[in-house]
Amino acid sequence: MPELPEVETVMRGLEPFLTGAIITKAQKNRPNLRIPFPATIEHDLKGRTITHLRRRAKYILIHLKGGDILVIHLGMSGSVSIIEKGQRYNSQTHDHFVLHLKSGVRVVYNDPRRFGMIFMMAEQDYASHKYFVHLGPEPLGNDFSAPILCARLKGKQASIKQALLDQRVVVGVGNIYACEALYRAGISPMKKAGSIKGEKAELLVQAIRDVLKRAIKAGGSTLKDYKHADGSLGYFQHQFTVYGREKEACQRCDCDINKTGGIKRVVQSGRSTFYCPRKQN
DNA sequence: CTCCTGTCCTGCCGGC
DNA sequence: TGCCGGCAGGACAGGA
Repeated sequence: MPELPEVETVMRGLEPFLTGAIITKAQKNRPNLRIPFPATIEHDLKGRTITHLRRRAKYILIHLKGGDILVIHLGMSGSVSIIEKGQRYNSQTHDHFVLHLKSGVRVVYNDPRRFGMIFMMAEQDYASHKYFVHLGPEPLGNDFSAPILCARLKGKQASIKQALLDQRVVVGVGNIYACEALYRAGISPMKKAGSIKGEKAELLVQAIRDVLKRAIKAGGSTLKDYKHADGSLGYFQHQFTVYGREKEACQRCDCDINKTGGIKRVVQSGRSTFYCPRKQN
């Protein structure tokens, strides 16, 4: 589920509880998610102090005093909940990992499909780590621009939709926001990635930034302190403009939906794409 | 290299 | 009511 805005919102929700916290106990409730938990993770986290959190792509990086990083990826169905001091913890199916903090707070990772990942690495290995070394630019950072995007798309025969899902091109964009950004930019998802240039590229960069920023803002304003009543962090009901709206009227079209059929759904490399054939070409 | 397919896993929804 | 197929927002490995 989670793309950049959701991961960012989860991270912001964790920050006030985790920054400066001391881990008294780390508890894995099964041997693996998509990859095995490190065999010694419980031992390695015990007693550690968290200095700060940050996000890279769709990964949450929890920096520990002493130079290690605890990495969390939410996969498709991962979520994190905060159990505050004194609150009863009603454990749920698929609660796979729990951090107990000296403050009395517990941080619970739940993931039904187990496509998520939790692992550790030394800070010095971050840049060369196999999950991070190939990542493209952060879409909301300074090193994401039309020229940079064009350079990464150059010569690509795959569709622009597929290219936007490729984390080597730009990070954080998943199936939903790829659809939303292409709609906003007026670009057909089927267009060859390598053909996106000039003004089109400028529009696309701006559209990606806009949809992501707006979603983060919506998360922040919808969730009080990023937290639901049940302690879960980060996700909220979000209205998308094209995603999941097959056969609905396109907001930018004033044509007759009975004639046009409205928003279309197609499948590109196994993933649903939603778009308006009249406003995207 | 690039591109495509298969794969991990559970939950949910619609159709019969 | 229950069963079954299809689908789900990620991202890897492996093969063409």
